[in-house]
Amino acid sequence: MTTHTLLHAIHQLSRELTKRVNETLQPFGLYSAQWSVLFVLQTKGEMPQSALCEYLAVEAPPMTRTIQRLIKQGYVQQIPGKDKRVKVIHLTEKARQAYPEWERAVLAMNERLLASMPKEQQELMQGLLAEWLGKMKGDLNE
Amino acid sequence: MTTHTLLHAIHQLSRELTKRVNETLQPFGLYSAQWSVLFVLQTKGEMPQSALCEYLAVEAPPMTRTIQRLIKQGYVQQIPGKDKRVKVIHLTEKARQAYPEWERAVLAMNERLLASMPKEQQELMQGLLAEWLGKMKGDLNE
DNA sequence: CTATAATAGTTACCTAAGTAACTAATTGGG
DNA sequence: CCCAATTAGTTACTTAGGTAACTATTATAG
Repeated sequence: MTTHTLLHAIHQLSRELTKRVNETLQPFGLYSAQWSVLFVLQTKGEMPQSALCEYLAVEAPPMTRTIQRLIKQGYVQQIPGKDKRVKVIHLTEKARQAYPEWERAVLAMNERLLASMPKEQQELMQGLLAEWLGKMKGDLNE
Repeated sequence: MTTHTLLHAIHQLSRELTKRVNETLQPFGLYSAQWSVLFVLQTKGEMPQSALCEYLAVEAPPMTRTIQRLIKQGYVQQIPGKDKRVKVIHLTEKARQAYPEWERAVLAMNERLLASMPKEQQELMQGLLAEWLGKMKGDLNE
């Protein structure tokens, strides 16, 4: 009976967090989906679109749209790979220069949201979530 | 630095769970948003649309849309209250009859998804999520 | 070597949820 | 009592994500 409540809590929390990220990024003209892509590119370096999809666990179509918007804003470039099917996504100089400011804003917000929660609990929670997610995904391939 | 990972995990988990709920309800022609409304009505009884919004922590416009679809499917009725602005939402007989089957399916899926997770951990997790959510919402009103 | 299968990405269309702006009804202050 | 503020709900438009169907390219089996 309580399982409904658990799913509801996760759903609600996810929406609330996304809303906060969007509020934080609004001054920079960015949205959460775009930020997630910029973050991965800055952290892991350039990569094919398909790798971004896999890393963020998002299907190809939404990724195409997010990248189109980042291109329009001049934050990202699609460079053809040897394999003519793949498009390697690079951060532009403009994005690399603006990035530290974006990250400062997001980190400040994250810390504020998590200030009330002891580090132990954060790690405990992340561990539980990751474990659950892993088992669920594994469950699929049986 | 790990805070990005925590937000990402919650977001991803939420999407995965919604996908599973949708798969489960597909045979009945229902989607997760509709199910959440039907569940609340069955559990708590009839209530104004605004109460549904508050309970599910959803804004009014998406609620309007979800209810419109439930009306079209014949699962719900809007009955005007004394206050002519409010519309009280009732389950129809059709919905009450079909409900047990829907619930069986959803519960079976929930249990399957949570089978790998000890009850203690489930409750621990739910507690952490609820506490965090509460603090975040409180933070807003300062 | 060629025909078929698999892969990368895009397009079209769907659900879900958000904000802003609106209408209609109710409440409260002067 | 009446006008301003509030409340309930809707409409229009936006981001975000999903599936299905498609194109173009590469890999593979016969």
